[in-house]
Amino acid sequence: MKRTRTYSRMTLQALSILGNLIKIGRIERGMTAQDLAERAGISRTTLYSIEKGAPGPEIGTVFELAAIVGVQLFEPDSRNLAVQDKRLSEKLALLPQSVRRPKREVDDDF
Amino acid sequence: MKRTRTYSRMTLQALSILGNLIKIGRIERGMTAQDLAERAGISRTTLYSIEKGAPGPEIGTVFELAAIVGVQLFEPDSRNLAVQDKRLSEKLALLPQSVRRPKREVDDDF
DNA sequence: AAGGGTTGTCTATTATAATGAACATTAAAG
DNA sequence: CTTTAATGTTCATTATAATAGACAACCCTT
Repeated sequence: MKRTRTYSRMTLQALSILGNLIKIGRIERGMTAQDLAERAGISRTTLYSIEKGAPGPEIGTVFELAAIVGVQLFEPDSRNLAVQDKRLSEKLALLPQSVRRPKREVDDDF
Repeated sequence: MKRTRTYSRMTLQALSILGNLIKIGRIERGMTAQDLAERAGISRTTLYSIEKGAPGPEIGTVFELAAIVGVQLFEPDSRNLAVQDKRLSEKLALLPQSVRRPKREVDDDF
């Protein structure tokens, strides 16, 4: 069956932003689309659609492009990514391992 | 031909962080994996691999999950995403429309 | 400690993204 | 203003992600 997905405005804007950041980073570094695509091991066609902010491309590919052209994700200083990652893992360990969904209304409205 | 991709440590860390942020957000909101998957219109299997930080899933799906569980992307206040997006488009318009790769050495080292 | 919901994980099948090729258009640079 | 590299864009084909289903292990609650 044909998949039909919808994306919130927020998601579409975030995609557009990231695509633009990558394109800007590429141009500022004097790389052609072909240059960057080869460097990342993808086709120029895929890079094109990523720079356009398409929702379909693989997140790993997009993040790799960001890394190559120097777009910072989550941290101003990307040397701290490991630190943040560890912090999050620790935080996660403190949370319940599984979420219990209440059978009926628990204290819903009215 | 079989595709073989490599990802930098930075990329893998960013993926892990985002997966953890989504999982933490989900748990803190008391949603089961099934809840969140349905809400986003994806399978629990896919959500699972996203929370694990896999590079393959579609970026639009991952961003949508982030939006649902309240993970902020790029902006502390996501109401400003549109503003940032516009700013980037304007910045992009000021850059050269195409990058010219020099034929030979231009002024390389030594 | 038991019962059942939740999660971790694997596996076919199906839907779709990635690719390379192609071509028109554009714009950088001589 | 001419040249030609770079970009925008579309289109089959191929590789792969998404899915549903299944099952065990786990944890929560009673």
